[in-house]
Amino acid sequence: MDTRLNRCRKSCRLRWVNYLNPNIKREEFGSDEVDLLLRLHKLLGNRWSLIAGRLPGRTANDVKNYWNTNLAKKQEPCYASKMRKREITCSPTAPAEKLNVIRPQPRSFSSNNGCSSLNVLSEVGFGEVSTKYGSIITCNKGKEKCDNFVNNLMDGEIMWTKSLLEENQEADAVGTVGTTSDEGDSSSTDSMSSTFENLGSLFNADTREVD
DNA sequence: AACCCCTACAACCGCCTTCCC
DNA sequence: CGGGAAGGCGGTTGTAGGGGT
Repeated sequence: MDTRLNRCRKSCRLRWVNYLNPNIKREEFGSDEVDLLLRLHKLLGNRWSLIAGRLPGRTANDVKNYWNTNLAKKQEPCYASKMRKREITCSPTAPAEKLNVIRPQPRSFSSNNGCSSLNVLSEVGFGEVSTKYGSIITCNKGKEKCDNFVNNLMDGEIMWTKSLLEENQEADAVGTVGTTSDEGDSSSTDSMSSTFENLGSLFNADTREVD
């Protein structure tokens, strides 16, 4: 038997990230996880890595697979039969592409910005957000504010999630979330800013009271 | 037992971004 | 600044396994 496996770096990384990593949860999605997944998907669209980032122990692939095999059918009941007939070739997540998906411009950050907030964010689980959404996050913290800033991060994360859920509950009632144009990119700025108000408040955590 | 259908999920693919020289 | 390498992501496919007939 030839034991030489033709694995490239990417394959190895993927294997680790999606399967071998001991931090990965193996149990089924709990109802709270499903609920959060639904809301996050409503808000973020098919941003599986971001969604996974809010679900401890879950990988983007896990989330994506779970969505495709479980939740997508609930979102679009006729999906299963369509897929069987190959009437649709796209992912069941296709409807989400109609969402006003937030597509912030990539932005790299220098490490000498006084407060290495993005590194801090990465450490507390905001890695994706910190690297991808830095463009809409203004960190004007001086070094003297960093300690306070870091101290408030965990509270901020809780508040962010809470705000997210509340915001979506309101959106559910109004029914406005998820309706938008195909070429949403060009008009994403407004929604981006509103969507990330919560993140903004997180970053301003050192300047306001924490409820 | 054999076959078919369906489901779940690991893996692959292609594209884009970031990093480094 | 340009180009190649590497990393990361979402979409899609392949396939093992379970259930039904």
